[in-house]
Amino acid sequence: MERKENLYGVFENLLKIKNECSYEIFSECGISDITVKQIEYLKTIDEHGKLTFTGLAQITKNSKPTITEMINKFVKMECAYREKSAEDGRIYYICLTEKGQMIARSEKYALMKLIERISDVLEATEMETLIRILKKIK
Amino acid sequence: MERKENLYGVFENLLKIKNECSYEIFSECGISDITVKQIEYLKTIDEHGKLTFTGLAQITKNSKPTITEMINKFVKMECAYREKSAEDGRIYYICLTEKGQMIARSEKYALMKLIERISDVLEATEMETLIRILKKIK
DNA sequence: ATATGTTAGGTTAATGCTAACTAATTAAAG
DNA sequence: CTTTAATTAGTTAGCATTAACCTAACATAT
Repeated sequence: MERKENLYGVFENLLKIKNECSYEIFSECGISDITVKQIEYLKTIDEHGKLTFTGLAQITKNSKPTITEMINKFVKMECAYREKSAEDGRIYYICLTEKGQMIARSEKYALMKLIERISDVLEATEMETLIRILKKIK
Repeated sequence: MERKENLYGVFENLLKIKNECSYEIFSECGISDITVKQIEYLKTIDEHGKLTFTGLAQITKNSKPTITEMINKFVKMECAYREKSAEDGRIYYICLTEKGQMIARSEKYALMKLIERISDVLEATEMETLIRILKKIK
């Protein structure tokens, strides 16, 4: 019982650190009032790479004007930009800026920062023990 | 280098499990389209215990009508209810239903579920090793 | 008289839509 | 092989809905 409480405590601490790392990433990007929806869009764009407006509309099941509006917002926020297709003059690809990528990947980067911090503190053998134990959880 | 990647993998897995637990909690409550703001309000109410409308307005720095409106929503969602003060007939306390508490504490409960799952799988000695190692992270 | 909560009647911003448009490309017909 | 017609990509204009706020005015209780 007490073991569980202790474990709860240490995990709570780890999650707190991870959240701080997340917060840092958003601060660095100078973005404070982004919405959950917008982060979702950025993730979708990031995952699919070069997407067209029509493509993003289909994936997110929205109309094309909705996508235009969203991308215009992202351009203003310096999170995305348009890249004209060389083959077809009607097509524009949606590309993420570094800032846009940071936000899209903020979860990943926060976890990476946490891992960095863990590996700074632990010995090699401890790292291995940790991995061995935690691999058991499915 | 490889150790870090492995550790990233196992933590990613743990977080995924925790997210599933979170999702389960919201599903059990039958609530799908709650907003981030609303969860924040529920957390504030939960943390402060019996709060009045004026009290919640002060804490959240909103006007009283805003609070009335929000609580009305919560009542419809079966997350909160009013409790009339016995001493002062003007005062109503804001109380959370079980559902409201579940949502306010969803993070905690999800973490608890995760710990439960961990302790199901690990031996006592492994639990202790895990705690000892993770306590080093500050 | 004053404090508590409610009602009425707003605002702003996010997120979505349809219809109509321009520009570019492709297909068809002469 | 042009020239025209149809199609496709993205944009603009204009509108609807909802969340989350507000002030002013109110009823009720102290």
